[in-house]
Amino acid sequence: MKFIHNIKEKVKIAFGELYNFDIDSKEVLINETRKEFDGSYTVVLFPFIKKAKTSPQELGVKLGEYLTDHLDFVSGFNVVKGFLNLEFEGSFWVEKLQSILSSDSYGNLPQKGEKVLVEFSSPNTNKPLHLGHIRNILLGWSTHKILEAAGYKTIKTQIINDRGIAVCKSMLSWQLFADGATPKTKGVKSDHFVGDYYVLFDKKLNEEYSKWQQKEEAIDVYNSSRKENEAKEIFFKRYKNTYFNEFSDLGKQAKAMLIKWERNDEKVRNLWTQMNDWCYEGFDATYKKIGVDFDILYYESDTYLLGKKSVEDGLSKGLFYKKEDESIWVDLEDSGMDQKILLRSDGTSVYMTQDIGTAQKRNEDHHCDKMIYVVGDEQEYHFSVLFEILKKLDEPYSDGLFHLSYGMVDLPTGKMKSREGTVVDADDLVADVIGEARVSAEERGDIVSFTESEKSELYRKIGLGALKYFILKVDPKKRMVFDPKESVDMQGQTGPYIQNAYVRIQSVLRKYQELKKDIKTENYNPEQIEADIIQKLVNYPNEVDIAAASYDPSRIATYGFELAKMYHKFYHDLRILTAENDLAMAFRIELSKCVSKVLAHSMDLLGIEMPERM
RNA sequence: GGCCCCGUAGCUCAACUGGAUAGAGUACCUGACUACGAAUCAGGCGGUUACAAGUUCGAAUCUUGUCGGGGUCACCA
Repeated sequence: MKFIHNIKEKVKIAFGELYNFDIDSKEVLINETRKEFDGSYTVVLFPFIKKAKTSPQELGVKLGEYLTDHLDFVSGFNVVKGFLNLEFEGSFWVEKLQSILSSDSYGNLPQKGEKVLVEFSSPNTNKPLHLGHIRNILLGWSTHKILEAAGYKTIKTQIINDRGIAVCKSMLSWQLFADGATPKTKGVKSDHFVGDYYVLFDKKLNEEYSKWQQKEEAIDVYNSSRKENEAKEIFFKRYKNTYFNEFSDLGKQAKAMLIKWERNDEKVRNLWTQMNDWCYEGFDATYKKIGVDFDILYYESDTYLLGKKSVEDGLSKGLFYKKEDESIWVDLEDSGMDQKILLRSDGTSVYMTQDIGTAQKRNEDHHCDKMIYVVGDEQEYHFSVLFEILKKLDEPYSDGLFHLSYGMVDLPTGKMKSREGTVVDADDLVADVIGEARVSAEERGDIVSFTESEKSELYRKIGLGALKYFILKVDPKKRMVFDPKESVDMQGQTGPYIQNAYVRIQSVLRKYQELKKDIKTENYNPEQIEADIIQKLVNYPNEVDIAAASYDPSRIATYGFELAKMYHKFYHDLRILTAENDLAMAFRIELSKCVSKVLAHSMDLLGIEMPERM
C-alpha cells in the first residue's frame, strides 16, 4: 500500500505549499470510498479546516486539483461535504493486477525475524474434545497461519493436562467398574471410552452421595453448616465438593490414587499411561480430521513441578513475600490486582507456579519473542496476573505475552452444561457437518465422475469449510451462539459460498486452457466492478497485517467473503470466455486467476481448503 | 457486593479502531437458468445502535450514570 503513503506525503506537501501549515503525514486519514460515491480512496478533510482557515469545500477542491496534478495515477476527484474522493486511472489498476499476478507469494509479508509461540487446544485427558475446544483449536490454528503470513516464525504447542484429580477419577472408575474392558472390546473411539468412565464416576459418586444424605452424619452437617432458610436440596448441591473431599469413599480412593501417582506407584502409572494413550489416540484422530497439528507438546506431568525455583529466586530478590505459615505470595496491588499465592504452605506448587515455569521452559527451548495463549475468557484474570509476575521477574519475552481470550460458545438453548448432557461433542459435530455436505452435494449431482474417495474428501472439505467459517467469522472476544442448523448452511455468508467462487474460477480456467491465447492486457480499461475487485485485492496484505497485529481471524473471514461476493457479481454481470473482445477476455482471465489465488490464500489462513470442483 | 467484558434489523454477525445516509447473511416476499457452474445474481421488507446525559466539526465506537446478560473474586486447574 505504498501509494497510500505517497498520497499522504503529497497531502502534507500540498498543505505546506497551498496553505502554509505543516502536519505529520500520519495525521492524514485515507479510507476506501463508500460505494455510493465516485472514487476509490477518500481523504478526510475535517481535521485540517481550522488550520487552513477555509471551508471544507474549498479545501477539497484545491487539494483535489493539487493531487490530480502531482500524482499521475489520480485521474480526477469530487468533494462531498468534508470528504475528498479521489478517482484513479484505469491503467493504475491494470498495473496493480499485473504485479499481483506475477508475485508467487502474494499475501505473505516480509519476514519480521521474530518467533512466536502459539498455545492452543490444551485438553484434559479425561474426556473427549467438545465444541468449546473446537473454537479454541480453530482460533489457535488460524492465528498461527496468519502470523506466519505476516512474517513471523511460529511454534504451535499445547499444554496437555494429563494429571490431577480429574484424570484419577476416570482411572479409578475404569479400575472399579470396567472389568478389563478396552476401546477395542467395546468398539468405542478410545477418547470417548475414557470419557465414558469419567461420566460413570460422577454417576456412581452421585449415588453414593444420595445415600449419604440419608445418614445422621449428613443431617448433622446440614444443620450446622446450612445458611439460614436454605433448603436441603440446595445445600447439598453446594456441598458436593466438600463431600467429595471429606466424606466420600470414592473421593478417598481417587485422592489416594493421586498420591500414589505422585509417588510413582508402578501399577497406577501403568494404568495412567494406558488411559492417557487412549485419549491421545482419540485426540489425534480428531486433530487429523480437522486438519491441525502441533510442533511440540508440553505435558503437565512434566511441568507441574516447574516454577518453584523462580518463586524462590523472586523471594530472595524481595519480589515476593512469605507468610508465617511458609506459603509464598506476590503482592500486585500496585498494578490494580490482588495478592496471589505462588507456593502452598507445604511447599507444593499451584497453577500459577506451573505456568511461570512452563513459560520459562518454553523460552529456554525456543527463545520466543512472543507467546500467545489461546484460552477462554474465564481465565482473563489468571493471565493478567501471570503476565505481571513474569514482568516482575524481568523475563526477556514478557513484553510479548498475549492472552488470546475468546468468549464461550452458547447453544440456542443456552449454555453448554456437561451435567445436563448438552455438551456438543467434537467428533459428532464434525461428522454432522460432513454428512450435511454430502446431502447438499448429492442434490446438485455435479460430481458423478468422482471416485468414492474423491467424494468423501470433497464432503470433508465442504463440511469443515462450513463449520470453520461459521466459527471463525465471529470476533474471538465475543461470546457466540452456535446454532447447529446454521453451522451447516452452505448459502450466503458461509465457507462453501467462498469455495464456490473459487470452483467457478477453476472451471473457467480449465476451459480457457483449451483456447490458449496470449494477449497483453496493459491497454485494457477496466469496468467499475473490475477496478473494485482489484482495489480489494490490493488491500489484502494490509488485512493480513491488521489481522496479525490484532490476533483476529474474523477479519480475514470477512475479507474472504467480501472478495467472493464481488467476484460472484462480476461473474454474473460480465462475460469472460465470451467477452466483447480478446483483450477483455484476457484481462478477465488474469483477474480471475488473481482472485482465486487470494481466495485460496485467505481461506488457508482459516484452515479452510479449496476444492477444484464441487 | 468489588473488579472485568458484552448489549447493533425477528435471528446470526459486520462497521477499516472517532468519519459520509449504521452494512452483510438468514428468514419472509418478488424477479433472473435452451447462460463461462443458480452452493449464484438483482430487488423489496426490516434500526431512536438497551436507556439517559456529556465530550466535538462528527459518537455504535470515548466519559459518567441507569437497566439487562455473562465472567471472575480457592493453598482447583
